[in-house]
Amino acid sequence: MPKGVEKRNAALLDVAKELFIEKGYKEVSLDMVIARAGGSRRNIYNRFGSKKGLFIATIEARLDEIVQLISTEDREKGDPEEVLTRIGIRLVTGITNPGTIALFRTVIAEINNFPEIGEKLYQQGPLRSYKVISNYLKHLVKQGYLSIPDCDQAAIQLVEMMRGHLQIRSLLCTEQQVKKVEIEQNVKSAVNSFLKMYATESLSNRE
Amino acid sequence: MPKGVEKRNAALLDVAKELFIEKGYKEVSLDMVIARAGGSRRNIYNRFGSKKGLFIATIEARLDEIVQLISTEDREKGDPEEVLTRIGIRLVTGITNPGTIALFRTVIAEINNFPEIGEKLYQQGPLRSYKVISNYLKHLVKQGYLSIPDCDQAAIQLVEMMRGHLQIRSLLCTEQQVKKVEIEQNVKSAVNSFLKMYATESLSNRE
DNA sequence: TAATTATGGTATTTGATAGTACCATTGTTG
DNA sequence: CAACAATGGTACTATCAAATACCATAATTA
Repeated sequence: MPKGVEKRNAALLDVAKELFIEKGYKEVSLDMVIARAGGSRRNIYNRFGSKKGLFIATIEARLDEIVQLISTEDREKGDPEEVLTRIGIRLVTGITNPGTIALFRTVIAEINNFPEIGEKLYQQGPLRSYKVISNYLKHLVKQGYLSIPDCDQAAIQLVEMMRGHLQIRSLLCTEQQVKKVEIEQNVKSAVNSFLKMYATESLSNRE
Repeated sequence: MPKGVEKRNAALLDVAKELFIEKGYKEVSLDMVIARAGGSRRNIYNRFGSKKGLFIATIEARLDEIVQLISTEDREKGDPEEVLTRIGIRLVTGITNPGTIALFRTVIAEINNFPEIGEKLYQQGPLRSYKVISNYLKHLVKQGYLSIPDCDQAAIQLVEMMRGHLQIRSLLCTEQQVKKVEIEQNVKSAVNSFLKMYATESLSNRE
């Protein structure tokens, strides 16, 4: 094996990620990838079999990165309200991040050609975020802070309120960049409303 | 003018709608449109100037249809909980309708080529639905049924809870068809939670 | 060093499609 | 009926891109 194989292939994936996710599958030709990344067509076909293969590999690689970005520790410390707010801000910031939005757009655009990628993004994205919140809610219920009949359902409601309309707006509008304060305000308001619904006496009395 | 001009052009738009929205802009060639709709390339270029022109015209036509589908009377009658539930079910049913989902996908896919269409969809879709709910909430506040500090914010939260994760799941997953009961359950649960947050005594005592 | 393998780079093949040109035909209007 | 405008249909041009073939070269191994 030559020396810089891995480095070169990493560069290849990096360039492919940037191009595919920024411009979409059909807008990118292999010539563009090669022009930026170096290497040859031959190498791409040896490694990935086809343009489709390269695309799938890059999307999955990018997806992993984003999941890392959003993931949280299993058990955060602090006041429930603070913790929910903190998790929420990280979550919504990750979701509305331009790179994430671009990924969503590209996946949605190619859903008919690559349905399995859509499924994967759904599992690793939305479902995962619901799970994180749900787990924490269950913890809070056990601790007696909250009284929730159905934590899974409640988690979805909370996440959707936190996300607010920011995700769909980001997907549809290229102009309106999501601002940090918007995220914070949205999340705080959501957490606030949420606790109003489910807080037990022990929590609502603390102030 | 020939007799069936409008009829023929309507057929042309119908076919274009079906094809573009089902398959996306790039997947559809004018030959496919002509093969199904009849007529000629010449006519398309006379009417719409280009493939892009035809695309924009079809998307806008379809968008109008969907807005009709979702729109509600200004003032619905009945118990607030019932009314909110009824509006919500109609809303979410419209949003998760396969045709609507297909439109969203196509618009999102072409957002870089046609950003103005994305903006329009955002205005006519999400923003419009928030406005409908917000107006009704303000009415309820005036009537003394609810006590809400910020109706616009609250409307967004309610809509997002009602929509739940159904929209994003529909966008990402081709397999999982949204079921009627899912919608109903989601909306009812959302309305329920929402009223728990904002209902005044007069409403919460009625049961 | 020699043999082997993978790679870079380029040229070629193949296929698709947007847009234009042209002409015969159909429908419209005076 | 005659002149005119719009349409259908086909052929043509130009472009672009995926995939393959080929050869010289760089790296690997015996």
